[in-house]
Amino acid sequence: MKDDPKSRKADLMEHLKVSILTLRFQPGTDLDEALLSYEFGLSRTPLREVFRQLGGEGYLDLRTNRSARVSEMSHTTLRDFFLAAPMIYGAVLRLAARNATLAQIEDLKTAQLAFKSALRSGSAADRALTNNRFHELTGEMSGNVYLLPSFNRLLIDHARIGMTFYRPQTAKMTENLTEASTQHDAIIAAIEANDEAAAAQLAEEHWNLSRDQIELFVMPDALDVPLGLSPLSKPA
Amino acid sequence: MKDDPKSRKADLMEHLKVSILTLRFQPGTDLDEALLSYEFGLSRTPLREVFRQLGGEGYLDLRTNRSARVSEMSHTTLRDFFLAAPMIYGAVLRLAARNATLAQIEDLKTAQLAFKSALRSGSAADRALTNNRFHELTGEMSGNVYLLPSFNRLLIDHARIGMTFYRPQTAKMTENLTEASTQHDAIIAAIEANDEAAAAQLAEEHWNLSRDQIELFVMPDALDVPLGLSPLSKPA
DNA sequence: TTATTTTTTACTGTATACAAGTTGTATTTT
DNA sequence: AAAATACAACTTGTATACAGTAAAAAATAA
Repeated sequence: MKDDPKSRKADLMEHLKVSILTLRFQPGTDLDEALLSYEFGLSRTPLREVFRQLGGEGYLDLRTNRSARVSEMSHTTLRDFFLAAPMIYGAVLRLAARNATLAQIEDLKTAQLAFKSALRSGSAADRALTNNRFHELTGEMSGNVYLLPSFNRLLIDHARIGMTFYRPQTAKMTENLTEASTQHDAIIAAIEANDEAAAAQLAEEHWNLSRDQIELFVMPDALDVPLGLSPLSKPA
Repeated sequence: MKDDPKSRKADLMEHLKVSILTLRFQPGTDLDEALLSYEFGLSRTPLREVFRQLGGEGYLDLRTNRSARVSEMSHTTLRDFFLAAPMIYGAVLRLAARNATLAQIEDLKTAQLAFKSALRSGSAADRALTNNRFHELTGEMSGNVYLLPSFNRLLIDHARIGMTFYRPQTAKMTENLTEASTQHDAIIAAIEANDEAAAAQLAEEHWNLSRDQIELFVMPDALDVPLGLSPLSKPA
């Protein structure tokens, strides 16, 4: 078990990511450089480099001469989220079905087992993180460097939004989680069969389910149209 | 004319971006921390922070214990590019038509004037940069934080690919540049009229033109299939 | 000579010290 | 008492020095 600065830096990055994804660090929270550098046995120099990187990935908002802040989630971002997510994820899953390697498919199956386990006996954070891992893997499968930046940005807020409904409080919500797991299985099958159309279709259904789940929670008014699908599938 | 470290840092960032976009720094080039910090009067600490940020934005590839390197453009990335670009840019222009403010439209018109001027009398770099600016503004207009990461990543390579054909060498290529400018005008009109469908349509045409222009150039073994259109739009 | 090991050199990564800027508090002025 | 100013405490940003690591050069063995 080595404990060199490099691994402490990786620890810090992982800790921050998980804390943000699970809402342990709420959106808008200020981060204390001095405290974190003390806790992780790092000087401020590498710490600030980590901040920069997490800023670029969308976890943090950086402002000059002000402390780094966990990126916000306003009502507009939620709207933007469901505008972009079906489109990006549809394309990602399409490409995943096209390009996935056998090894990647095995990893995805493992991740899905972890997700199911978290649904049975895990905490809300476990569910959000294992679900996040599942989707991250589909991103890797797509292997398109131009889609991944947006996709990974989406996953951050997907996990954070998810944290609100991975604590099911009604029968309907529990049912939705089971349905999500079933969809994951179908996604794996579609990828394994190289069935791009099925994968894209499942992507749409999966995000519609997410939207329904959230509407049971935070969304007062429903979204008009599933924007973003048409530009892809329907050549004008 | 202030010359504090903060502005030198901004200068450095701008210089690196422009150098990379215009191929002054070729893809794969190693960056010399010592030299750059000397040239910009900065110590390595802020310099490395800039590197991290540019890494996150897709300008640089960062590898531990190795020098930062201008991000590569392989044949696969070109393929991925034309797979993702029409979709992302279609969505961006759609949203731009929906959300653009009057002030933003004015900025876009100004940018288009600069682009036209560069077409008449500018260098290839001027053309790539003014075109890049035009597209950046459409990204701002869309105002969707989840689309912008991929969109801006696309614009980096769009500028770099463009550098190869903003130096027209045949009548056909000059004609294509004029056509691109005409499309820009049409894009402005569509945005101004809040015509989402027209904007999305123009996005597709604009990227098809880019693809044609590139095929006149860097693709020796002309692409088998007009990749990026059919695979995504034709459900398997 | 060629292959392998050792030593040197150069560069990347980190820590600490210092400078600049921001925020909150106390004092002064009206 | 309220507002404005000045001061103090704290935080962020930068520079320099040092430690760790990889590549290159030199030296040794086959």
